[in-house]
Amino acid sequence: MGEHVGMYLKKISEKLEKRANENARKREFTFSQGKVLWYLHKCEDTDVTMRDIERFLDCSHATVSGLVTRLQEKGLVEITQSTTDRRARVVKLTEKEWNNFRAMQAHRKDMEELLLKGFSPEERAVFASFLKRVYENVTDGKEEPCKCCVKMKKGVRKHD
Amino acid sequence: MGEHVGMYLKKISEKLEKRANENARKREFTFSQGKVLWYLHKCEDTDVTMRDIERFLDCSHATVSGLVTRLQEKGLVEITQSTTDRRARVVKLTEKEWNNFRAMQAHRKDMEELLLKGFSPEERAVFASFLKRVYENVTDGKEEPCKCCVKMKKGVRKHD
DNA sequence: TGACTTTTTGTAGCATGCTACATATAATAA
DNA sequence: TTATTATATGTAGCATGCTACAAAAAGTCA
Repeated sequence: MGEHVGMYLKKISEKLEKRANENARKREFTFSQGKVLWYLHKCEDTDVTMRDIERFLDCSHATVSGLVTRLQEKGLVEITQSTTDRRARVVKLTEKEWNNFRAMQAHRKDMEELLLKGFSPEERAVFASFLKRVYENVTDGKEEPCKCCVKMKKGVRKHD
Repeated sequence: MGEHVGMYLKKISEKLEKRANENARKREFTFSQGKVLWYLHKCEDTDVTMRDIERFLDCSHATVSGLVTRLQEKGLVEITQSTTDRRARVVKLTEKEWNNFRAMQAHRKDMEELLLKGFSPEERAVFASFLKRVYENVTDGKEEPCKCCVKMKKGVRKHD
C-alpha cells in the first residue's frame, strides 16, 4: 500500500530532463528541440511534416509549431511547403546541424547506462518489461506511435 | 543494448502528468499547484515557507513564487510574513481549500493502482525497489528531501 | 459539382519551469 | 561593531506545454 511508484517515476523523469537539458545546452539547443532533431535524423529518407513530429512527440500542434520555429531561427532546420499537400510543411535538417547527431546518440547511451548502473542483465530485462506494462496501463493499451517512418514509404501520403 | 528505459520513463511520466492535470482541472487548480497543496496538508502543524516548498518540489524559487502567487489569487492559500525571519514568507491553506484533500488522496491512489494494474504483490515490490535504485543513480545518491516536516519541530527554525 | 467534414497549420493567451539579476535580511568572521 | 557571506524572496525574459479559436486545403458523400 503506497509504493510511491508514481512519485518515483515523475522524479526520475524530471532529473532525466534536467540532465539532458544541461547536456544539450552545450550544443545550442534544448532537450525538446533535440527530440525533434533526433526524429528528423531517424527519418532522413522521408519527408517529415509538422504533423508527423506532433505524432512522434505526442504533443499538441501548437507545441510543435513553437519548437520548429525556434529551430529554424537557429538555422538548424529548414521549413518548406509540401509539394503534394499545400497544407503541410516539410521540415528538413540543414547542413549546419549534422555535427550534433553523434553527440546526441552518445548522450542517450550514457543516460541509459547511468539509469541502469548496478543492474544485472536479467534485472535490466525485467525492469524494461515492467516499464512496458506500466506504459500500456497508462495508455489504456492505445499506444499512439509515430506512424511516419513505420508505415509510410518514401514520400507516399494518402493524398498522393 | 537499448532497452529504451529512459524513453519509457519519460513517456509514462508525461502521461501521468496529463492525467493528473485532467483530474485537477475539475477542482480549479493544476497538477503542480496540487503538489503545493498536498505538501501544505502534509505539514499542517508547521509553518511552511516558500523555501520549504522549493525543497519539496526540487525546483527553483522562481517557480515556487509563481505557483504560490496563483494559488493566492484563487484564494486557496494565504501568504504572510514570518514573525521569526523577516525574509521568509509563510504559506497557509485557507478554509476554502479543505474540500480538495480527500479528492487528491483518492486520485493519487487511483493512479497508483492504474500504473500497477496486473502486477502481483511481489512484482510491485520488485518494481518499487528498481525505481528507488534508478532514482539513486540519477541523483548520484545525493537525494535532496524536503527537510521541513522531517527534521524540524513545530515552529523551530535555525534563527529562532 | 457542391456541401460538408476532416486535416494541417497559425496565433493568442495561459501555466510551468528555468537562469540571471536584484533586494533585504540573517548569520558569521574580523 | 563592522564587513562579509549566506539565505529568502522578487522580477524579467525565455522555452515548453496546453486549450481555444481561426483559416486553408484536402477528402467525402450527395
